[in-house]
Amino acid sequence: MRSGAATKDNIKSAALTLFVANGVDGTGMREIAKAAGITEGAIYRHFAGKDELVWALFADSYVAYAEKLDTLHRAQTTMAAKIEAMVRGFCAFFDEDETLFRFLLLVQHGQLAKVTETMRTPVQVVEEVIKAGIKAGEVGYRDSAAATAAVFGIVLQTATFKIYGRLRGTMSARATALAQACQNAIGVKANGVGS
Amino acid sequence: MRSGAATKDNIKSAALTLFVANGVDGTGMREIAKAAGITEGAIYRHFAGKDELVWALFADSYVAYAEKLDTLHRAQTTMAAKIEAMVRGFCAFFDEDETLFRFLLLVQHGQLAKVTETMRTPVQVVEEVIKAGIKAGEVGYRDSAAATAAVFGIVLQTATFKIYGRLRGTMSARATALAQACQNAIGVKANGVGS
Amino acid sequence: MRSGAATKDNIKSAALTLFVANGVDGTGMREIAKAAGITEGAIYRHFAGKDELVWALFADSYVAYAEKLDTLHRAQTTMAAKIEAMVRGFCAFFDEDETLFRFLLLVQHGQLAKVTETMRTPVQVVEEVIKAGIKAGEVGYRDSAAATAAVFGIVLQTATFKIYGRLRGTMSARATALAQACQNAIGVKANGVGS
Amino acid sequence: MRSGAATKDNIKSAALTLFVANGVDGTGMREIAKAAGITEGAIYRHFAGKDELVWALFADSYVAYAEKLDTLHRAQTTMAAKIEAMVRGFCAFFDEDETLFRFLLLVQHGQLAKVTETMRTPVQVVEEVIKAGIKAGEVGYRDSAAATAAVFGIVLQTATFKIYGRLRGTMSARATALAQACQNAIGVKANGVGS
DNA sequence: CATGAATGAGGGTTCATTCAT
DNA sequence: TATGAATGAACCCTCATTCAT
Repeated sequence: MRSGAATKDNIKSAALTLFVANGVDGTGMREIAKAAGITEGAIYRHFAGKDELVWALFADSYVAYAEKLDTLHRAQTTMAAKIEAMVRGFCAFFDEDETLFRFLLLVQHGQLAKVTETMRTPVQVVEEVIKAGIKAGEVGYRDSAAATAAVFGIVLQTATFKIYGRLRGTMSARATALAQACQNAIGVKANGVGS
Repeated sequence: MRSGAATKDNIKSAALTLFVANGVDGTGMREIAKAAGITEGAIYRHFAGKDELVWALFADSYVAYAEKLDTLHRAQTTMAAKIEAMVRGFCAFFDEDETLFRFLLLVQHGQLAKVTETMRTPVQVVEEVIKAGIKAGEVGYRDSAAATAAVFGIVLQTATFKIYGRLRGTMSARATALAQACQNAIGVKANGVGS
Repeated sequence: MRSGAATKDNIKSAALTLFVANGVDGTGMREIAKAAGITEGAIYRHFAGKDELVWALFADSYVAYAEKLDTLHRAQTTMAAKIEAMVRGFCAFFDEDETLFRFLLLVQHGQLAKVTETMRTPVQVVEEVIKAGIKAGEVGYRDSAAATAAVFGIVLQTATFKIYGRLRGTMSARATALAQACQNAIGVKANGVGS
Repeated sequence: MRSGAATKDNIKSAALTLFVANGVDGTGMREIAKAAGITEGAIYRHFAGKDELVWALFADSYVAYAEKLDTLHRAQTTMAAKIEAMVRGFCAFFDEDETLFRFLLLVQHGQLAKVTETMRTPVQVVEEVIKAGIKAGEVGYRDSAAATAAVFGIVLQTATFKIYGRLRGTMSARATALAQACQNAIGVKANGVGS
């Protein structure tokens, strides 16, 4: 009961750290159990297997992140403001738990295939926003998928550079500049609505 | 002697395909050997081990690509032209051998640590170009590393979207638009030289 | 849990027999596991690896034997009595578990290098006894190391001859004669103490 | 022709050194070939396989040594002189080529089983001498095999101590003392013949 | 709920030997 | 004769998973 959920979180936390440090294939269940303060067999009380553990770690954050982005952009009306809000949200997310972000980056290729149609992904959210922006004439770039790629690329690669030590400081400190770069890249009109 | 170099190429080709399809850890030496039409032990005459095989596959292309980028941008004088040339070069590279590109994307995190100081990387090349552009007043973005991240992000993420089927057509067909997006993102002056 | 300690003993026992029969390098872990009635992987729960298994088998007996010799000679006062006690003890040890002795003989060359300084070895014990004997004027041979070699040689080679079938009967039946030969070889005064 | 025999000797010499350094199982044919300055396949022109190579190395020296001992003791008439001659011969052999002796010591257990009845071994030679000595009343010890074991043990173990660095100097320098110890151990009458 | 011994398949690697060249 | 690429079986070891306790 009480300890049940706590143990499950212990496992997730231990697994996350180890996965990021040594890779998923490079981390054994034995190792995870040890780091979580339990034994191997006990993990299987909480997760059906290693794959499910990885998936749980991935899906929770991935979905949560999509929802967060959704909430953030809905609070804004202009394209520029929506993008800035989402970029700022991403940066906060990164600064808050870099390990989690690194994990997402690490396993995305293997997990993306398991994403069901009903699940909302960050990519979908951003693309919907941009699609609406194009329709409203606020975005110069006509190809929504390509524009989404550009926005994601700018933000993700900057985070990756930070992970590799090629960039210093927090991501949040770069949020404004990043948002501006994104807007410039896809041709967001400064005053899409206003005037 | 049977063939020598031919076998080595067989191994590399088979390994590349399998690595991309199932991941490096998900691909066994037995499997590679089978796909290459030889037996396990024979691989070890050509590569010291699995790690070396991965590294050989990675380093060759990685270095070659850096050199290619270097050559391409040197043939141009303005920032805008340099970026366009490099983006176009990247797109051609991608279209030419998508599997190889996917492999590079897949293993980069694990291999980057092994890159020696004397090796030239694509990131270094691009950053040098941008740094020079900033100095010459051709680039609005003052932080060369951040600008490099933006450029890389736009191009790489677009390629990634293509791999995942979110984008159709060749990368080369998108080269002009990509180059423009990059220039806009980092604030390249239209006429770097001119007036 | 199935058994634990019992399995560990099964492994040791099976390994010992096989090592003696086919040599350490000539015995596979699969073979040991089969003989112990378990599977390969199970061995690694009890021993870190093959080397550790060999070492465990060796060190336990080697150290135990040194202690036994130590106890035996301390119960005696004269050189002649000490040597006889130790020789008799060795013979009993041999007769009790010939396989174990053969194993010790077989692997000693490879394992001796791993013996730490704090470990007491049979050679050390005997040499200390002889050194004391020389000092006390009970031993004619002045070089303690050489005298130790002679004593060890006589006893060990006799055991070896027995193993090869060149000698019949138990070692214990030869203890008195062996002790006498040792004493003669290194010149032990018949009545070290007495008159 | 010319080079044929030379190559064969190269192989034997290289193999001997490597076998002593790393053990027979610890030495690969590839390694031997490299050390001999040829390739793997070439070894098989000179030896049917690894086993035969080991056997050739062993048998040659083993037989040669038996013959040498035979010659040496025949030149003497008394038991004491025969033993001294053989011990001296052994010491010379050891000092002359310690590597060869170590090899013999190393592989004897595995090779002894292959010794045919027609082959003369050092053990047989020594035992014959002692048997004759017993018959002639020159040796106190009545059991010829046991006496042989004692003599061999004293000499061999001393050599072993030397190999392990527990004894300094040449074996030849110890020959007289060793012969004396052997004689004492088995009760050789000082003037077996004489009077 | 937890333990940890056991499974069994598979991992990467080595190696004596063969054989086309 | 010599080469060295290839074989194929065996090597030691790891690991996700199961299950008796």
